[in-house]
Amino acid sequence: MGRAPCCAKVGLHRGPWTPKEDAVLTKYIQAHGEGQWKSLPKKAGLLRCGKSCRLRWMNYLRPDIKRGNITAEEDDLIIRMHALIGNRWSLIAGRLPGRTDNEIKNYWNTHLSKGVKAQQSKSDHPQPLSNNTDDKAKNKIMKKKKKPAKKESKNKSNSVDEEAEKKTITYLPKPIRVRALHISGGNKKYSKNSSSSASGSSSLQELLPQKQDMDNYAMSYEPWVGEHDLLGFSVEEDQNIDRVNGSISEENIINNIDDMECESLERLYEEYLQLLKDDNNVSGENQGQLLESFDQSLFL
DNA sequence: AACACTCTCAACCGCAACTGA
DNA sequence: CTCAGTTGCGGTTGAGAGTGT
Repeated sequence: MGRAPCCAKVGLHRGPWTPKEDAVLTKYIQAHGEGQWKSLPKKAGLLRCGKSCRLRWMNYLRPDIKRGNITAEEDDLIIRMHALIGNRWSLIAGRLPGRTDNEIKNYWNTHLSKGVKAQQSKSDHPQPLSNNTDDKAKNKIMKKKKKPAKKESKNKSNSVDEEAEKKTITYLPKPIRVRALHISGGNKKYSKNSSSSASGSSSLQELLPQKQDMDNYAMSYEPWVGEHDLLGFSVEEDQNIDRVNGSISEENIINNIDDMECESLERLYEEYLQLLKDDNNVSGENQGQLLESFDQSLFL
């Protein structure tokens, strides 16, 4: 694909994996365990680079990978978590057992980002009621949504109507209130301790902005008058803001994080999960109210 | 039927963090 | 402390498939 190889790959296979390669890799990892990716291909007899092997295992072959559609609950959780922590796909994936960061990233880019952006622009710049060009484009998008999934594992169990309904019961974050944590720079690496596996056993505390994040956050902070940032700070009330410079004190931000009631957030999250579990018994308006209350609770 | 366009997602990339000598 | 090798992450790409005309 477009770029030059990152390392010498002369003689190595590239592109889609064959069932045979999958079988070899799976067999090897089952026998020897994960890790040693660099030397794995040689030992396993694969003509692939270690990176490729790792990626294939992590995103596709792992036995705990969850196949199937992203559910409405997962969809909603992704949106909310993205609003909270930004493009930290591995962390988001950690909250969704069996889902991979790559899958969530793809899902966000293809399904959610447009919707959220549209929601934002709609609230920022209300559009005229009718616009032929826009309507045409929207119709096209809606029609595309009808497209059945490629893979059998991705088979839509729901009809078009159900798909539409799913969209209506997906409660988008309130972009005006939720300030996404902006991580400057393209590639960021976080503490290994904070990166969670897809087992879903990680703590919500891992989701909390870390010092490094807050460093970046403090650097990129913009006054947000009359609203609350992601930590629930009311900008007007927030004593961390240097009124003279109009900037936020990095030190104070960090202290604020240290002082956060992590346990109470964890409790809130558990309650949220419980709400989602009860979804079958709650529908439409009531569900919206419940989720709304969770949303509100994040900004107490 | 044929072509053009759009969407999806597996795979790739570069980079930064981690690790151990 | 330094440095080289390894690992993991997020951004990007493009082949393949679906849809519209």
